[in-house]
Parts: sequence; structure tokens; C-alpha cells
Amino acid sequence: MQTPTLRDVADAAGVHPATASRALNPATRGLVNADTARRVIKVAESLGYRPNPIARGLKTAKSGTVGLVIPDLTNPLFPPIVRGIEDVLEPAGYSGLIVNTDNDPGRERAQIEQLRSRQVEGLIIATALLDHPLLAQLRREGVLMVMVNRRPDGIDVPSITPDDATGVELAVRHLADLGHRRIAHLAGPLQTSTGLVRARAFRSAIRDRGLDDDPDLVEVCTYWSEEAGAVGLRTLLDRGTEFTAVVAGNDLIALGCYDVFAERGIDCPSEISVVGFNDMPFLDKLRPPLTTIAIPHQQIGAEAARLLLDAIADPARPARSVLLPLSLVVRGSTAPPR
Amino acid sequence: MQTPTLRDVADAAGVHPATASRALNPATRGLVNADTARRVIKVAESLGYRPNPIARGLKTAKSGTVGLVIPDLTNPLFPPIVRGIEDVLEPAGYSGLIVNTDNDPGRERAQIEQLRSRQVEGLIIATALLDHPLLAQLRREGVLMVMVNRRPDGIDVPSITPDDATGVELAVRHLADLGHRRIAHLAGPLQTSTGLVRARAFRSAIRDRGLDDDPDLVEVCTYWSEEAGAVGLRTLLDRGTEFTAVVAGNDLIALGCYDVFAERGIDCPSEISVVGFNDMPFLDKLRPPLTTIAIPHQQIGAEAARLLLDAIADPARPARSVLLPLSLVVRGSTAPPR
DNA sequence: CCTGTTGCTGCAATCGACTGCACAATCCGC
DNA sequence: GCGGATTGTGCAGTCGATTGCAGCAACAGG
Repeated sequence: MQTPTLRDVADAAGVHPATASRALNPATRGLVNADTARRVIKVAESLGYRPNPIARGLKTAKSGTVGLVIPDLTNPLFPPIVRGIEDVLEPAGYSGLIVNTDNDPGRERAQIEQLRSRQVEGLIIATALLDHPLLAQLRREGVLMVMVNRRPDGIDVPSITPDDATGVELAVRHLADLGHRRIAHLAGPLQTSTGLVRARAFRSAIRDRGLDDDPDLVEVCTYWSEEAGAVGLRTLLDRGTEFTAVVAGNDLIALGCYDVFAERGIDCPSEISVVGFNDMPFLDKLRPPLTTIAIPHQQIGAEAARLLLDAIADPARPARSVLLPLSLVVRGSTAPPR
Repeated sequence: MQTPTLRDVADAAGVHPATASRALNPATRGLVNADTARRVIKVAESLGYRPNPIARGLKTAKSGTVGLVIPDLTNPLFPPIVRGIEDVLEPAGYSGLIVNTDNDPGRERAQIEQLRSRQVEGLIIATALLDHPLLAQLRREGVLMVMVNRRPDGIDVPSITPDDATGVELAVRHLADLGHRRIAHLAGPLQTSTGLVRARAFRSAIRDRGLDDDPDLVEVCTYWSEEAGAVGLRTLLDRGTEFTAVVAGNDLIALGCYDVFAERGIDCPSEISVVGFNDMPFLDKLRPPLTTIAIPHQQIGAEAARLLLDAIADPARPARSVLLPLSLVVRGSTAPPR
């Protein structure tokens, strides 16, 4: 015995399938006699009827799914975001289809094509790479989208981004409060919007507080990686510029600093303080535990999902964008300068 | 202009939709004149035709989706598994629908119900909790399933599990080779199959190598957590039994040991060596970097997906189960005893 | 020249739910 | 007691692709 269909319910309740359909759908229930509706609903329950979303989707052109485009689920940044998204999607009767692009533009195109052919109702895009032409094209074709972690410039797409500027400000203020005057910045790649925003915010935070604003104190890393962070710090150190603290572009870069500290016998935090960015898991297990800026990843995901659901409900609504506040997590890698 | 439908392709190629359908489907292509087929395929390409999986699913009763039931995506254990699954699913034209159960049986039931109503063709289950009644019921109802990380006893369901026993054996051998004779074990909860299997494997590995087999050297932790690990190690220490090395049930438990070392001023590895289990990310950043047993999570996922696809292709095939080999990753937390 | 194959294509029904329209029943006021 | 409004329900077509069956043409064999 298979899952019962609408027909079965209708037969059992002694009504026409059309009537059963209307009775079961809250939006059209008003068209049906209240008694009949009740009866149909009861029968449906007793039979364990579950509407077949595939059949429904065919007629209504809605699939109840949205696509999540991320670079790599394995990157600890994304699971909390995805979790936040799912937590909002699920109660709304939607599910997410995840694709990993590995930051490969070709793959990205293909995957998005896949998602579209699966009739997703919208896209949540968390990849930085996405080239504008594709984005603009999707926009033109009326594909609903929400961007995560990245502000699309020039294109009118809703986005959720952490308030990086304030985050950096928080880090700088913390170090300044501890008494640091010469603070260095290991920036992430400036091609990424995050890298750029944080680097700019760093300069202005330094100026605002009247600290030493020396271009030599900023070094740009080629990737958001540990190795790149290590290379960056070495360059900074070898340059001979004095500094007592480092604001790293993200936690991985900060981790690279740890490697250099070990390598050169530098003590953290007594000789150099470090602040990371992201609050990845297990940072508290490091020696010393890393002080960092926490990003509410799960909230970001949840907010993104909400925005997308809004857009699905009313595609005409203008693109809204959200900036989520960050917080400083003080641990052991920061201390007053000697 | 919308996505072209099969009709559009057929019209453009001057054939009947039925013929177009057959030409496009590799399985039925043989029924169509080779020239016609070629022409249809060409037209389809030039129009950018993509079959609508929803419509197809309605007729064929296949959705091209499978359900992934996991406790919590945020747990670093799962992203690589999911990634491995997706990597196999995608080229096969399938997608995975992820649900998080948070180890709540009620949620688990509801979520699985959700997945079934979405017409998933099979389930990959990675939760430990899943109570047998539900499992057995699903089995009876003909739902295709594959279990990950857990061997279903008594029920005939394919499963993919890491070869825990050999893993433990590897850890013990490594310590024995370093010269340790009195090795302790901080076991995970024995209600979990993993906890039990590892604990048993520990005893037998110890015996096999003729090391000191003292019941006092084994302590069972109440959870797979850092806190529980710390509690476990304290109990072990306070008991006064001598030992120079610890095999932890998993990495989190090992992390708990680190906390106790800091607390009591014990030096690792010179006073006590520790081996973890799982090889979570960033373990190499700890002080000292944790020696551990690496589990091929991604492969586990990939293998699970393959098994499920096999089952979908031929549901009659008997349940096959796979045991995946583990490997020892030697880092800084193990050294010869003093 | 007729019958019987073989090979290809078209017709139409089907999957399950939704929905515009028509029709029936009921009720109201005059 | 009749016309007209108001519910409530049924009919049938639709979404897009698949598939059993029928039909048609070409061709071989007798």
C-alpha cells in the first residue's frame, strides 16, 4: 500500500478531489463548507495523507527548495551559516540544496545551472568569486538571490554582511586600551571585498584614535591562509618597523603568526599581541588562546534565509541589506605592551 | 522567455514531443532514427533545454534526491562526510537534502517524515540515536537506507564504518613502540557503538602486546566532550594508578586532557603522552600538536553515497557493508616515557 | 502483386495536485 | 412564488515529461 493520494482522501471523504484540495489548502479553505472541510481534514489525517510536493510543484511552479552556493562546506566558516539557513528554511517548508564550487568559476556556473534546472526558487550565494557577468545575468533573468558575506557593488541584490568595519574598530580599540601605539595589520587579499573593507577600516580606526599611522605597518597577504599569514608577518618583522600588536585579517592569518612566533622565539602576548577575526572553533584551545572578533555566522545564515523567503513571497519588494554586529572575544593573545 | 520545455524542442526539431523525449533519453535513444536523434539533441542544445526534474519525477516516481540525516552540521565531524556524499551524488545527477536532528528523537522522526514526503529515494543516516523501532519500520516500508559510522545490529542495512578496532590497535602499537607499558584509556560512553568498540579493541590490543592489563587504567567518560574528558582524566589521576600514556576515545576527550595538564602542571608529552581519535581540523595548532588517529571522513561519505546509489539502482541487491581503514598521524603529543 | 516484418514515429493517457468555470442548491426580498 | 444573489461542489484542463500501443512506411520474401 502506497502513500495515499489526494484522490484517496477525496474518495474516503465522499467528495471530489477538487473539493478535497481546497479543503486541505488553508488559502482556499474558505471556499468550502466548514463541515466538509473538517471532515476532509480528518480523513486526510487518519489516512496519513501528505501532499506530494513534486506534483504540487509541477502545477504551481514552486519547488519548495532554494540553492545554497558555497565554496566548500569543509571550510569551518560555512557549517554554522548553513545551519542557520536550514533552521529558518525548514519551518517554512523549504529545503536547501547545497553545492560546493571550490571557488572554480566554471564549476560555479555549472552548479548554478544545475540548481536552476532543479527549479530552485532562489539562491543564497556565499562565494566571493562569483563574477559579475553571471550575477548580472541571473539578476536579469529574474532569479531571486541573496548574497552572504559580500556586498555586491553596482548590482541591486540583497545581502547580509558582518559589520567588518566596526569589528576592526573593536579590535583596534581593545589594543589601544591596553596601551598599544604601534599596531600592525596583516590584511587579507584586497581583491576580496572583506579584505578591502577591513584594511580600510583599520586605517581609519588607527587615525580616529590618533595612533601611529604608518603605511609600513600594513602588509597584504596573498591568501586567507595560514601560510600567507606567516609570510606576511615575516615580511613585517624583516622590514624592521617596530610594532607591539597585530590585527590579523582573519583567524587563519593569525594562526600563521603563531607559527612565526614559534619559529623566531617571540613570546605572545608579552612581546607581540595578536587579534584574529572570525572566531573559528577551537581557538580557545591554542596556546595562547586567540583573542578574536566573533562573527554571528548562524545568525547570518538565518537572516539570509529570511531575506530570501521574503523575496519569494514578494519579488517586487526592494532589495534590503543587513549589516550584522560583531563582538570582541578577549582571550590570551592580547596583553599590554612591555 | 521562460526555460524551453520538451514541447519547444520538439516543435523546433519538427518532431513529436514523444520522439524528442526518446531521443534525449540515452536509454530509449535506440528506438529513434539516429539522424532524428542527432537533430533533436542539437536543437535541444541550441535552445539550452534542461529537462524539468519535477515533471520527470512526477511520472517516474523518482525525485533525484536523497536525504542526509545528521545530528548537527556544526559538529566538525560532519562537513567532510557531507562533502564526500555530495561529491558522489552530484555527478550521478542526485542531490542531498540535509536535516539536522540535534539528537532529538522527536525531531528525527519528524524530519525523516519530511524527507519522505519530499519523495527522497533513499536515506543516509549518520545519527547514533536513531531508535530501532523507527529504523525497523523504515526498513519494512521499503525505504532504502545506508548507515554511516554505526553498525545496525540485527537489522539488515548497509553501513559504512571506520575500522575503529584497527585504529585503536594502531594507537596502542605506536605507544608501545615508544616504550610505554602502562597505557590508560579514556573511553567514550559505552552506550554508543563507537565507544564500546573502541574500549573493547583497547583491551584486546593491550593484551595482544602483553602490556599491563589493569582495569583501573580504563575510565569511561559520560560524553564525547572536553569537559567529560577532563573529568575522566582527573579521576584516573586521583586514583593513583601509574600510567605514562593515554589513548583518548576521541579528540575532544583528548582536549579535555590538555586542560587538566595545564591545571596540574603536567607536561605533555614528557610526563604523559596522549593520542586522540578523529583528526579534527586544527589539531596541529595545539601545543603540543595532538597525535591522533585520522578517519577518512570524506571517503566515508563518498562510500555511503555510492552504496545508496547502488541500492537505488538495484534494490534487491543484498546489503553490503564497508569497513574503512584508519591511519595514525604522529604529532607532538606522544614521546617515549621518562 | 500481396502478405509479413521491421523500424520509426505519433497519439493519447498518465503521474498528483491545482484552479477557472459552470452548474446546482439554497436563500433572500419583493 | 419568482427572479436574482450567494454559496458550495464538480468537471475538466493544466503543468512537463514519460511510455504503452497503434499506425505507417519501406522492404523482403513468396
